[in-house]
Amino acid sequence: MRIATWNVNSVGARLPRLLAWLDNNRPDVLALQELKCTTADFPAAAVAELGYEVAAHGGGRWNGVALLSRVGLAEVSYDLPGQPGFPETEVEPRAVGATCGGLRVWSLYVPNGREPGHPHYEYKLAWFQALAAATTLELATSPQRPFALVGDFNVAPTDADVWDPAVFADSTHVTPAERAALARLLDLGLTDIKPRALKGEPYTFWDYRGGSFYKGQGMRIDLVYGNAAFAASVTDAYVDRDERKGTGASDHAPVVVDINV
DNA sequence: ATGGTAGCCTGGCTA
Repeated sequence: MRIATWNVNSVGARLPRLLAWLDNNRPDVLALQELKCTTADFPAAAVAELGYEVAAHGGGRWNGVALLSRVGLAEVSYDLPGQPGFPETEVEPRAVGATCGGLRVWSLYVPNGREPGHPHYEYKLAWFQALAAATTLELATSPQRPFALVGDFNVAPTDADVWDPAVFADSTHVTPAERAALARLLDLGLTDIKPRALKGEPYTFWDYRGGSFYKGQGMRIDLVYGNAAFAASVTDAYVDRDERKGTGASDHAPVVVDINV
């Protein structure tokens, strides 16, 4: 089975690239983030022509996540149990889970955090707490079933995952509290499935501004966290760095993982 | 080059 995750930064703007990428790479399951469209406006018919069922969860202008599958799509869950909102009462579409064939998977778009100390940063940390609680429940339900959290975590796990740690000092994505939130997920039994470094870079995201991509100024923030059954079945993992090239690219590249499931 | 780019929906927010 091939599973991939991709922050497309607007599924509408990315539709030609998305359809071509699906056709060329044929993932069994694709998790999308930053749809930037409503659930009703998701191009379900276009991906259905390629054989994919869809669980889309959109809100319109920002956020939005989806799971595409051609190996079944069951037990769909929208939002994490107890997912915090921003503001408090507004739960944003940032999580969708489903069972696809023998795999249980969640597509996640973790809040950015903006700046340490900002209310959005506290929201991000609270969001991770809900994610840990949800993961605990999922792992207890079916401990032996392959399980993975995939998506845009908006945290670089280590200093090796940012192009220049000095540039990010005192910024979000690298703070001890954010990395502790990732460590908590590892403590629950998940493994960071690290993609092969292509061109010497482990990155999955390059800012649009300032020619970051061509300068090698990226970050690895799109992650695949799998349980033991998932991690043991991995045969390959890589970043499709070429998808970041050219006009009309997302600022994130797809992360692809092949598993024996 | 006195912030840079892209995407949403129209001057500003978000990343």
